Amino acid sequence: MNFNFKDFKMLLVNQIRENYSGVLTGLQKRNFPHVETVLKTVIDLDDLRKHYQFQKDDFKAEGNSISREIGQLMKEGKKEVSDVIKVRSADIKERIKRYEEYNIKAEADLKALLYTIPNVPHISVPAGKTADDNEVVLENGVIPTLHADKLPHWDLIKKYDIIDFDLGVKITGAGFPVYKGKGARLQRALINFFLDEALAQGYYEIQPPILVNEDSGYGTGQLPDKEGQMYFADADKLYLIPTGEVPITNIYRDVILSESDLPIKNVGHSPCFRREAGSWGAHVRGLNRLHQFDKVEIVQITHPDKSYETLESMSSYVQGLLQKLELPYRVLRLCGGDMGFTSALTYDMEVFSAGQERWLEVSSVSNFETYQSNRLKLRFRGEDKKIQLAHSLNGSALALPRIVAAILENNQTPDGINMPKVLHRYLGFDMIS
RNA sequence: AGAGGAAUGGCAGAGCGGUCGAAUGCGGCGGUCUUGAAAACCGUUGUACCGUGAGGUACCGGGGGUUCGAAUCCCUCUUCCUCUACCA
Repeated sequence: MNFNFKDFKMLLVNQIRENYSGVLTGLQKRNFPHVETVLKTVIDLDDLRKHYQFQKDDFKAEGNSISREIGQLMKEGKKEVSDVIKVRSADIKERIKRYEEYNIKAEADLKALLYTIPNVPHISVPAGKTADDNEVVLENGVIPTLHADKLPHWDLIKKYDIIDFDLGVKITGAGFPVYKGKGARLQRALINFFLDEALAQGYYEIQPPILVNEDSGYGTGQLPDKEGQMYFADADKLYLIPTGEVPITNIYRDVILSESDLPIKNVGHSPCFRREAGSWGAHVRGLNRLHQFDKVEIVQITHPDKSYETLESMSSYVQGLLQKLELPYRVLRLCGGDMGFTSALTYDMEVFSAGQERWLEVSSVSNFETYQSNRLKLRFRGEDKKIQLAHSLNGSALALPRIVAAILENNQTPDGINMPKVLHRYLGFDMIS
């Protein structure tokens, strides 16, 4: 690692100390096991760490003073005296070394434990264990009534020869489809549409690297422990990004912004790679779950007072896209058990895909509060000159494959598949037939 | 990929074994002067941890070593520059 995580502010510890009951009930909402034991251990380890640091610093101060003394004596030519003092220095060095080791150990233990603690959910997050406990915030749009011989998208793409899974298997493996002809053009049209919409809303366009180093993985919270989800290029120790969030948010790792820079609004298109180990089954046919897919991601860095307001605006923005694409959707507030590790509050947007008669998640919009910025050391200098952690947020706007699936399924007719009006000028055609 | 050079505070750039957290310039902030502005002048200007405080400790790309003492010496990794080779 090049980035120095050693001195990252132990914000979590302070949060736990200052708001013990809040953190406790929050983590309980996530069904985080052995909460009380873990929190108590955190505080104990932190106390231990402080104790050792105090001892270590004390001995170091003494060592420094001896060195200064020797320097002075050497200058005066009193070599014999300095030789005597050097003996004392050797003893101090021994102590420094010992307490330094204790301190490093305590800090490493503490950090390892802190890395296992997920973000504390926002007060509005419902308790719950699984996706069934998510709260439906709203539903919008008309669910189309299709003819009896409607098809799911995995049949439609074969019928019109626009996306080829078998070819992907030949070239790479399962979950790496080849988009062809109007399928490829639909994909490209959607990417351009999403980017243009974001630009119109004041977002700044980024094209990030799609391989990232270990530091970046830690910064946004994919590491440690989620290695299994990411492809890893062993020869160079680089991870293929599971989402554009990783590189786009890591732009601000170890950065002190000024308050006037906020809010930062970035948008970027990137392919995303997910190993999805062990998550295959009948319900993930076709485009529903892939190893490689495209996504346009929006990321914001905001003042802590503004992040929830921003979350709502990002949610509305994503809903606006779905409305323009004429897709029926609903918005879920995720329950504690279904939320991502790093999030404080997450809205999922799901579209109804009428061919398979299922809701498909197409976007996830989250506020991470200071969880990521603490790891990233992403701070800003306020009007009052004080430095504090910023809040980070992101959302898919949008993930391509399921949008494609829903467009194909919902707009199918016996004569072909109608394209949403808003895409016509991007596509250069209005129907796939 | 081979050969050589380099990495210092927001930027530029000194320092190459002892009081250096670091000269100097620019920039930033505060002030004097001015009707206002510019110029000039004066002051100030990194981050984190420990400590109620005084204060202490750490950081000169990352890690390790030599030494009583390292920005300075050694090893190693990373990155950048120049030349050569190769290549979208």
